[in-house]
Amino acid sequence: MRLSDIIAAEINRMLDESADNTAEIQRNDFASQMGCVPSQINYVLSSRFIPEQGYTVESRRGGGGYIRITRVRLDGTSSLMHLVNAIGGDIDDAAVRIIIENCCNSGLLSQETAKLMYSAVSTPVMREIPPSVRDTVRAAALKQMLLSLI
Amino acid sequence: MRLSDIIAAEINRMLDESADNTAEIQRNDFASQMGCVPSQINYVLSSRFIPEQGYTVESRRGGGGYIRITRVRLDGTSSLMHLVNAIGGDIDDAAVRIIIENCCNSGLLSQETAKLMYSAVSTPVMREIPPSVRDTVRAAALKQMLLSLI
DNA sequence: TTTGACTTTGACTTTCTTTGACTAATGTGT
DNA sequence: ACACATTAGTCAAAGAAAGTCAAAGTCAAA
Repeated sequence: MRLSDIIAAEINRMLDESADNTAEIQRNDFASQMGCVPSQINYVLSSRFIPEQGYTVESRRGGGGYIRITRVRLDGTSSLMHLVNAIGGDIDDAAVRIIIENCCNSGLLSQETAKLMYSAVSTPVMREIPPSVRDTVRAAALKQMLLSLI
Repeated sequence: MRLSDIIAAEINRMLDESADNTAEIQRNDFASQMGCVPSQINYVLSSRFIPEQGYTVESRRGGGGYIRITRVRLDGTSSLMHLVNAIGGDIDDAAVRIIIENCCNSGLLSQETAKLMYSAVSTPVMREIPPSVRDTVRAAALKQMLLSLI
């Protein structure tokens, strides 16, 4: 097996094990763990962990530098479509929170967007709505917002 | 973790704890508290607490000298506050559209965020709500969303 | 067997951090 | 006024990572 593939597999393993789809390495350390030259790490990152594949890479040089790989968006549009289709005609506050949180963790939504969406359908906003239709309105609003992103 | 980041975090903690977004330190004292040379304080200030990041730094030498760091309110924040206060208890679809459009034009909201917000409170979503409270719910949702951006 | 895409390597560059010697400004006592 | 103590500022060197690039190697398909 190719060295590059072994390195890529290791990074993916780290991503799988992380709670937040993020892996942080120090290039020189990681390279010596993998038994390769440091610049090979760059090669692997730039050939395999690219935005088109659903990854983002940030880094910093200098003392205490690092490389952080984040896995995002497993095909955005169709995920959102799936999600919208999966939401029924009614949904309560707790379920919304869970759904939005999941989207956030999987990189489908940014933290900011997630916060915005949740604030639009949280219970305080729904106070004036008759309890019998609250969850219906909530579901409609949520779906509409998700669709606006496609 | 980097020494610089620790120092920056401490300054931000002081800013958080202050009532007026201001932290005042004495360079030499602070440096020895942080376990670094005094000039590192200057480095941290000039690399992280810059106007572009929303901070201002003033200082004075000599006996009783000091360094004062002030965190300035983001531009958008006060505008959003004003806007939220200006929105009454009820608002109709047309008015929402105008408000959001204005925010978009003035750069307060991105196109994407604007679309998302409007889709959350547009009339189709409100279908199930008794007409008498629709505008109330709309106003509450809009205000809540705007506040989430602050 | 030649070719071209993909890999591997290492020399060189750039960026960020840490440190300390030296400088500048301000306050205080005579 | 002057001297001295007390601060903070500047700058450059050394150190610690990460980035770039091109040469050399590998391997499978034409």
